[in-house]
Amino acid sequence: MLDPVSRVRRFNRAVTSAVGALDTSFLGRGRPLGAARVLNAIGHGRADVGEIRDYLGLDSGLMSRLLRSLEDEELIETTAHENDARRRIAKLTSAGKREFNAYEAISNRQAKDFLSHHSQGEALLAAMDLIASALGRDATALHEVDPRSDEAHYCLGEYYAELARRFKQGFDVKLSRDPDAKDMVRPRGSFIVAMSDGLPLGCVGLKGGGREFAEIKRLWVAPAARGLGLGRRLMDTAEHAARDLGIALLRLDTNSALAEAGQLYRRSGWTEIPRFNDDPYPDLFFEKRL
Amino acid sequence: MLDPVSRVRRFNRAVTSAVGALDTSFLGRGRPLGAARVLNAIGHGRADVGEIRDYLGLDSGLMSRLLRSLEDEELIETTAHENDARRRIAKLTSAGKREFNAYEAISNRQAKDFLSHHSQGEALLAAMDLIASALGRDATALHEVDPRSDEAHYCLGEYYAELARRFKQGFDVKLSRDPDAKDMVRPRGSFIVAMSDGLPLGCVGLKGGGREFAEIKRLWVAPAARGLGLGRRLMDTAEHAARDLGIALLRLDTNSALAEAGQLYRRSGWTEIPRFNDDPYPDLFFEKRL
DNA sequence: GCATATATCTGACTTTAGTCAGATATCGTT
DNA sequence: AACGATATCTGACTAAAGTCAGATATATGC
Repeated sequence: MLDPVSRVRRFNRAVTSAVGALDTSFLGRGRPLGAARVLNAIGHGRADVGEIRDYLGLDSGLMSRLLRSLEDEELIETTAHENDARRRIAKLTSAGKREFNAYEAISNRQAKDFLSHHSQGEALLAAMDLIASALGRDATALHEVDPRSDEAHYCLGEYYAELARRFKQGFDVKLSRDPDAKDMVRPRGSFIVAMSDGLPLGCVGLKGGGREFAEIKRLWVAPAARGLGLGRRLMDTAEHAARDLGIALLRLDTNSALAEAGQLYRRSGWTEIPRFNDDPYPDLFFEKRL
Repeated sequence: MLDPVSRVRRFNRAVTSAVGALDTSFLGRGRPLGAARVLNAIGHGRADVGEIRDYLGLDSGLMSRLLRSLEDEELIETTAHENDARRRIAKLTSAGKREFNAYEAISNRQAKDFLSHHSQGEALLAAMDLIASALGRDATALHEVDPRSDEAHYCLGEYYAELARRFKQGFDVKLSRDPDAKDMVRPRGSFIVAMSDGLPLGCVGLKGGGREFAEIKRLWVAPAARGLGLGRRLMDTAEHAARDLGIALLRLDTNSALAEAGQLYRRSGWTEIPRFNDDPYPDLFFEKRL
């Protein structure tokens, strides 16, 4: 009945009117939208005036006036940057914090109302995650982090949970050859997470060590971000890190139950090889020469 | 990592900036946003000035001026309503149609760009459908239509396809007791479809005939609209139609593979009864006294 | 036929957003 | 100390959106 273009446009229409309502809700406190946006940007931790200007896409004259009006309301204070007196740093006063909290309460209230109107929620939330990830794809940044960091931990937890769901025999981390975190930290290896607007969307580990090859481990992409090419980006970044570390040969093991992963490897230059370890879970082995 | 409220707010943030971009694209033809919105409303078939004003939420003075400016550009013409000379009817001129088509081309272009940036698409499109349906839930209208109409046909096609997927033994319409369309048209019965912004989201048939009971048939809800209470609304409307037609007893057959449907029936006052027909597909039978 | 309601239009106004040129202060470099 | 580059601010302006009080014409109910 509807072609993809019409479906995208239908979504746009639905969302445009919903967003219009969100905008007007920011007008509920007797302050124009522009000033409210600046106040909220500061409340969310942006302090550098130039950064806020870029983020909100404002002209410097307009920005200056909005700051002045918030200062007149005694909601913010500005001071010079400590190392560069040309730059200004904005901070909420205690009245500003109260006002910011009131805006936060409005936003939370709206989100709750939305959820209570659509109580069957998990499918809807998953769809919202997927779309937020897709729209913010350009904003999904890959970072090298310590595999023992919070973000990494979260990703690994989700990864193990998914393996447990997808393997007929379940999955127990202890039985698998859990790579020592030190092998996934420079200079031996690397661990990369993809973050979008505070939400970890995927990870991959590069496990070095004393051998003639390094291994790719723990490639995971959040369900909310599948189909957006994130797996490919993670793998590319891991390979890049491997080259950077002077690694010439990469290997990985996987399971045929993880069909998407197998496809990705085959499509990006990996070749199947015989088993090279005695881990009980994998049944498929690949390598790639850099 | 994220609670539901934060997930909704993340979605709102992502979508707000995307919608901002859509808005500015409507400025690409040297016309203010307000005038462009009115022109597009008229192009999409809204003719009554008051209706457009309500739809766009405009003040009558502003609306009047926007119409005037479009008239000055010779993009629209207004005439009095034929039965009520106070009301005005707006129509595109041929120049107006060209201009409207140019806006349509921009919208289509944007939708295509979006799709090509997210090529793995079907999961994303399904998520967009779900969200558009959820946001437009209040706008989902149930209509009584002829079961041979296009909308009904589309719904039935999707319904059969889904049965074929979900039944182990497949599904062949010809083997099932396909109710004669005439039994689902007044005064014998009824056929109801749910439409949201042009997309059929569900259907249900009420099949009358010469017997002591009428049957509920072909209850279907589009995947994009599940969990929004549409099944319940369809059933309520069908029951209402049945009462209207003086029907005192309803029966239906279903299959235990369709778990959601069974739940819905049980929760809305239906009681399980023994088999009352020899259709090969159903294995569960219900009735409800009105 | 008259009073009242309804739909639209006009004029006068305000607020908000945005633009742009140039002023001011500070920084980094030589 | 002098230079250009950078960050912010100020003043003067425009465009767009929105508000509100009537004016005008038509419809409806009694």
